[in-house]
Amino acid sequence: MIDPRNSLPAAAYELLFRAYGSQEWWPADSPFEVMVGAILTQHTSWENVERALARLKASGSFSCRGLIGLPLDALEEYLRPSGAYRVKARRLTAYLMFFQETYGGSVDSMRRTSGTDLRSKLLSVSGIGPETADCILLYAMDKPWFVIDAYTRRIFGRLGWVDPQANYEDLQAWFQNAPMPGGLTDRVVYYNEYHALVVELGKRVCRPKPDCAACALNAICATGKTAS
DNA sequence: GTCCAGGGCCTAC
DNA sequence: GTAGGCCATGGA
Repeated sequence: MIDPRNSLPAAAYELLFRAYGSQEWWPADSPFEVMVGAILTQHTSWENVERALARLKASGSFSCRGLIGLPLDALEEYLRPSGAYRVKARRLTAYLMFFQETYGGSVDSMRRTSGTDLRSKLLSVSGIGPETADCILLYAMDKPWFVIDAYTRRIFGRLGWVDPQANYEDLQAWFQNAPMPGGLTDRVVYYNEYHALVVELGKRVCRPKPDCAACALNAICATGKTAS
């Protein structure tokens, strides 16, 4: 892994931002919707998550207590378009129970918890792994935790900047320990935009087939391995 | 028909 | 500790 004090993350960010502009994530109407979406998007394209979210909203039960109160088979049916719906119904219920019991279903109450403490609590919930926890922390709680997803591993690994097999926290530290681009002072804003830009790039170059020629980072692909 | 998507859990070594 | 299977729909 390249020295974490390197300038590559900031350089990549600036190229991506110039290529794709502000993404203004997360695509949701409320922090609660962000939390639900973070669970539903596990190993699933966002388009399918949107279908499931629309069904949940149409049910009239789109609240913490409302969703907890749904029979499991009804919840499964609403989640069907997002795939793995039985698994996700259990995971969503487990998360909402945690949210209700620990924070009274209050986003504000949850937000008052420190990021480190909250992250460890989130990881203790069945079905919430590091990526889902960080999505909730960053996009629902406005806490500065960089999200590492499959695109991040694939793209930055393909560039030779990180070991794609590295564990989650090491990859996260690589981004979090690096300086921000000049002019940016808020890490929440920076990480928010960065992950969204990586997903936008990933959608373009990682599916259906890898195509490095279309990669917005091509300009620094050639020099990346020697940069510091 | 086949492959894979903005993961995480469980089981077998 | 880690590799592999499993969940499951919908689009390319």
